[in-house]
Amino acid sequence: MSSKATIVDVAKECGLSQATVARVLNGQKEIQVKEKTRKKVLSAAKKIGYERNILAANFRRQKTKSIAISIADLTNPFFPELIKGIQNKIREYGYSIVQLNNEWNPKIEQDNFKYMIQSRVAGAIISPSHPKADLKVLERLPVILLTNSDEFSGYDTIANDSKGGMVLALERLFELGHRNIALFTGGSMMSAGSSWRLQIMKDFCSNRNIFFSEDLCVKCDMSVSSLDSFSQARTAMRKFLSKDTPATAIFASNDILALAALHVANEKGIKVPDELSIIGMDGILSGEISYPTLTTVEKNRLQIGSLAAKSLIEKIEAPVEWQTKKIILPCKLIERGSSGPVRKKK
Amino acid sequence: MSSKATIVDVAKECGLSQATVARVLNGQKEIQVKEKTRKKVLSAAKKIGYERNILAANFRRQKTKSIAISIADLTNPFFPELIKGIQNKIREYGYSIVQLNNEWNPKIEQDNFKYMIQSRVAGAIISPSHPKADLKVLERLPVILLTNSDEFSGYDTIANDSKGGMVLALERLFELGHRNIALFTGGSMMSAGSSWRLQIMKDFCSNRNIFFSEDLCVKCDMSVSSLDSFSQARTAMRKFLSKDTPATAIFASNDILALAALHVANEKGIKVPDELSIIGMDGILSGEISYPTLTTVEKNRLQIGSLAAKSLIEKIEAPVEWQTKKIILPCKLIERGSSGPVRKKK
DNA sequence: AAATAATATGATAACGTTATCATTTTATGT
DNA sequence: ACATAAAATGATAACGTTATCATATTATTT
Repeated sequence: MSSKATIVDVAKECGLSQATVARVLNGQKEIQVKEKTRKKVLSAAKKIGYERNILAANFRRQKTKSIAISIADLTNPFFPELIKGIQNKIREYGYSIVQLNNEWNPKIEQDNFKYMIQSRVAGAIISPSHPKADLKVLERLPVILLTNSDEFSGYDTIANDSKGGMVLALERLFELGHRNIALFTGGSMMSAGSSWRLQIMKDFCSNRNIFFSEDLCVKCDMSVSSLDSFSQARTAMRKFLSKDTPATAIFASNDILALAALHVANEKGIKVPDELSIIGMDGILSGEISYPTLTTVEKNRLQIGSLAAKSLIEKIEAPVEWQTKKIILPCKLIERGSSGPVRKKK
Repeated sequence: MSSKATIVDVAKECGLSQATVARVLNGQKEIQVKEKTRKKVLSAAKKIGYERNILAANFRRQKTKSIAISIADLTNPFFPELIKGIQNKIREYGYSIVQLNNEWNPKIEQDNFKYMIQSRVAGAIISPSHPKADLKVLERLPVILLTNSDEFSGYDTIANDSKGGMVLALERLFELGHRNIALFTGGSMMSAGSSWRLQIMKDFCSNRNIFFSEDLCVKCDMSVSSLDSFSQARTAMRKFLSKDTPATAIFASNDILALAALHVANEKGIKVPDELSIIGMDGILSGEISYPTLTTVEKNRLQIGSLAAKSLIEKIEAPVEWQTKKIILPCKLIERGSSGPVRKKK
């Protein structure tokens, strides 16, 4: 009974027309209704226990107040905070979140895109699982991409300035006297990603006239769960150490990799930061807890989430057209315990 | 055009009735339709670019294939894996996830419950923000609660056996020779929670005839973000140490607390586990990365998520009635680097 | 006070699917 | 081959809201 009362019943109850009742109850901007009748409707609705049928409303309008979030893997510590940022922002506007994970599987990702269209979400915030992700199904759907890859030229994007952040870390290491810096990088969302990182590294080293070779570059597959990539990265680190390279510092393209390196260093009795400096990227919780604590290039996920949500809602509710926006947020170097001046090599 | 084709258009295109077309296209169990006509429909649908309108279907059926997840805070490391477990399971059944966070705010939680009803989600998996959470709005909605509190007697619940897990840890510490064990506990979802923990502690100590006093019990507020509770717990740990209590071991009711204690111990030069053993609870990633690695009572979140989803879907699709189920999963003690035999006290 | 504008309310037709029932076609048993 | 059962298809009415347009009421202007 409670959940079966419709706006027609309310109309009967208060002797007003269905249309007027709808105007009061449909949650839109409060327009065109007298205070007196509003009250009449509201009390009648309450009396018979009317609950708005969102399904009917969505159907009639052919749109929802849901926004989809498409990511690869929620257990990647990067995402929960991001989603929290999104959530907090969209709540203000009455939207809700449909959470879609694809486990790095392009097939699932594509199915998710299709689902977004079919279920008429109002918009989507997407972290593409790979740089060539096929977004053409999404045609007319308002979308914000979480990337700074050049691959997605026609799209609104928002991301941290990873390149700038990386340079920040390298410059600091240089300042600290490091002249042999290794690069740990994950194939992650940008399999092309590792290549720009490598390029920056090369440029940086040649600009400062310091040594770099491909031997100083370690690749790990990040297209798996954080736990898996952590253990894979540990293996990579062990292998790296066994080659007895002259690195005095490691820059890792994310904190999981950095923490894996740190873990192996502790295991092998290598003193961090005295014998080896390590800088990561992201600013995840684990890095604040590790021993020593992890120096990192922080990306503010709450902020990204919040801005992405704001942009998206603006785009959704934009009256006519929309100017494509590309937002790039600066990273921040947070110096903690895992980095320091060069001393002597092991 | 592409997104405007309806099942009526498909019917026209292939010269069959609307009803038959619907039977082919509505994704239900493949019944009562000849292979030949099915193909005719499918190719016609493809030809005119028909996309199923889920909004219309949901409306007509007055139900959706969405399940809601209601939790306090996604950045609590406990939840992402849980949700992953849920996600993986429900994908098989064609359901999707509506993600609702309440930031420990009962008002928001209540709004979320209301939203679930209004938007006709098929069911919900709920981690109640507090033991007296008011679920009566949810009346007829299939729901699984993630708790083992006694407060929710009429509901299906699933959770790890926290009590058993705690005893596992205490027994192991006892075996290792510890006779002064401190309890770090968070007010978290169960403000009553701390009290049962205290009770178990008391019982355990009196059974074995070992010392316990309220001084050995430290409370921290967990009803905040992990980061905040981490720093709060560090403060609590510092205060605890300053009282110069005779504890040789700490059992913490979750890994964040344990890692905070560990962090302060490292900071103060207290050797773990030689001078102090620490055992946490949950099994979060950070505990595998910390130095030393954290001994913990693991809760298998993937499994809980998966089972919760399975139960929920069974309940949703159950033909008639449903027998209330309470699932309690055992915890597993994972011994890592932060626990060991008693040696000498500082 | 009449004429006009502005505002509030009413009547009603969609939206696109699925469920129900009726009808036709095909299979089965004698 | 006929009667009967079973399976496949067709016709059509909902589902509950919002949007559109028409009408009634109230406010504003001259």
